Amino acid sequence: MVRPRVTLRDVARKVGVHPSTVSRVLNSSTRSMVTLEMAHQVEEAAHELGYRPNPIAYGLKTNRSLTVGVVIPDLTNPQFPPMIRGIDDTLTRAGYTTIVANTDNDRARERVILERMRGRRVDALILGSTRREDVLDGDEVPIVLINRSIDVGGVTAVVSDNAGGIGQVIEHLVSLGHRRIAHVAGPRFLSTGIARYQAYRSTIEGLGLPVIQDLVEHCESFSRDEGKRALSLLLHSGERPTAVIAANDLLALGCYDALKAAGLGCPGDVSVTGFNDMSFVDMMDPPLTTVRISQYDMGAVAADAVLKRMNGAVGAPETIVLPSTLIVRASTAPPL
Amino acid sequence: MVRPRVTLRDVARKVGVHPSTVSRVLNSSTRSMVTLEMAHQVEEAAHELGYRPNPIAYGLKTNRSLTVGVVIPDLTNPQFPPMIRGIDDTLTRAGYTTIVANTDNDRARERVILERMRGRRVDALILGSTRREDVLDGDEVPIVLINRSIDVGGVTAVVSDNAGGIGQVIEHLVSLGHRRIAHVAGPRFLSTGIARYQAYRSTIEGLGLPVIQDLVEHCESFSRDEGKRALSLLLHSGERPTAVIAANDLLALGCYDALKAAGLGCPGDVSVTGFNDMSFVDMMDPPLTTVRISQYDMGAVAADAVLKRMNGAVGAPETIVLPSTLIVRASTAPPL
DNA sequence: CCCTTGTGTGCAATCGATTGCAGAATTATA
DNA sequence: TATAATTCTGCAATCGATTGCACACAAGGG
Repeated sequence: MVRPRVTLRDVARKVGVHPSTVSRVLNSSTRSMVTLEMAHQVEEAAHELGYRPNPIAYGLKTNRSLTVGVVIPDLTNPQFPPMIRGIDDTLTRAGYTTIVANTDNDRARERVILERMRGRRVDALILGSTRREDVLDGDEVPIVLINRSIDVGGVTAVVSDNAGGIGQVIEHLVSLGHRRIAHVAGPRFLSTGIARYQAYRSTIEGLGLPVIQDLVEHCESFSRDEGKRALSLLLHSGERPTAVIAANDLLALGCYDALKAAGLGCPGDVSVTGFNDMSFVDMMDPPLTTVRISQYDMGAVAADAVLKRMNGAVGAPETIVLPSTLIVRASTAPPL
Repeated sequence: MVRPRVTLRDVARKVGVHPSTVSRVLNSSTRSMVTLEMAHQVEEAAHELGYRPNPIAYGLKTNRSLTVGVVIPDLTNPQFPPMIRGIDDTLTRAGYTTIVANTDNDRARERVILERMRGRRVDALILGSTRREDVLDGDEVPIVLINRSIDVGGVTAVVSDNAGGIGQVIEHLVSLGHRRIAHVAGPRFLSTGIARYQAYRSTIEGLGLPVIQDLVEHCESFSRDEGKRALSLLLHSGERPTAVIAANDLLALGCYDALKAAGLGCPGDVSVTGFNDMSFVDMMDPPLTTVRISQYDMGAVAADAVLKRMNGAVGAPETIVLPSTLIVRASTAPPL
């Protein structure tokens, strides 16, 4: 049952023509160079023999791998799978294959991964793992950033509306009557962390509320543990906040842990909000008020951007901002 | 800054030898054919020039892609990312690249995906999407099944201890005092669904409890919606069960929905258990009692099996069963 | 009727590696 | 010392496609 691989040569032999002719028929851009009748014959033979082009041979000749590398921190973070699906679905439709790798937030590992990806001759890269200070020695292949951006160096990026999201959250909390609103901030070395932090500050200021340094704690990572640590700290210093804005859902879940540990209720004693609306936060105890961004769309848009560039479009790099919407659930309530 | 790709030829030219010699140096299996001194020279030159072997050229010649295809139902199902990580981590270590594709439980899509994977010339396949009646026309490349197995046709599979897990669940419930234990079963066309169902029946019988047909409802898919539908049905027919064993966590969450809709409490009115211990079920309301299986290990073991076969080992196909352990949380309690 | 123009196909080189075979250089054996 | 055995390296074919170029043949123009 081991069917020998059918090559271009086999098809050519069957029709009685030269392999190059078969190649031309099967390649849409060169099909016009061939008689219609010839094309039909070849196509039929190819179909009969079950010919499948060998992408490896194609790649060697054309120096393209029809492969795109996607680098993210960690696939098991529920934020990423939808993004990957968005990327993969659109790339697949365009004939590309997606290769995903996890950095685990480890710089060394990231370097190795990028080296491997370039070694694999990916035709483009989608990076979801960059830090603000990263500098990308582009040139080699098109690069598009997703979710996170970098400070300098024009690279196309697809991000969510961090400022808008945080703005809506604060508006919501203030309308509930909160005035002492804390912020469990994300890492300062990540664009998402800093963007949400800055949005927090400027919105609070804009509303004329006092910006109190004691109400902010920066985390070293977007993790449940860090969220717990941060809020625990905030609870034990100065006057207790009535609400806390976590820079993402994972941190918010850590805040739940901190409140539980402190014997406080949510939203009874402290309201909590997240960011991302990752799956199942609607089933948590309590269901989390958070900001929804379409991770899937983010992936799809990033993939489109990358496709455009691979097809030769070389417009100026742009930052595409996807809308975010507030999802109110049960983790927020008026202060006591 | 566009550095021209360095080829074997370039390295050879630099050292003043033939490309084949360079190839032999850089290939561990042929390095012994070359003088130590020569080897050093070549290695140094390769390093200096920043030579990276071209896997595409390698693949064309050796007919290997150093690529393994992984097929799963849906990446956004939290059960799979850890599995993928387990697979990817071990395959990466062995120099292989993982390509993941989602079937969305669509047979037609699955066929297309497999066709694409073979087209891509994957060196092996890891399938997590098979139905019981599937028959695999193997031969082409090594295949290992993960999580789900098939009824006939010896194919190596890595699965969790379904029977043991369900046994522990029932033991736990019975020790709490439950006797009317319902089962929201998984699809009968999936090995996991049928295995857990059979374990449920035989364990119940073994304990001398009556097996009541009204206490079982089969689902068409492992989804929250189906779980809700199934338990709603069970609640409205005959005497209400005091506990329900869902065939997996997603179904269990659907059971939560059903109970909420019926105005019943968990575990107050009905205890609920799941299977898989997917991420964050410990933070649900209530935290879910479930069966933990190491998805990561499952992936790692499957990857090892595939590596072994790719390296020529052709032992009889085996079914590797990974242990499962009961995790008791707050969704189970003694009946009223 | 010859020459230009154009169209469709074949030829052969090429992409970057691997590998069987041959031959040169070295060492061992008689 | 001549010969056989053993290393080591080079040569060239090969994997399966793509593509610039040459060429054959048909149609059109002078």
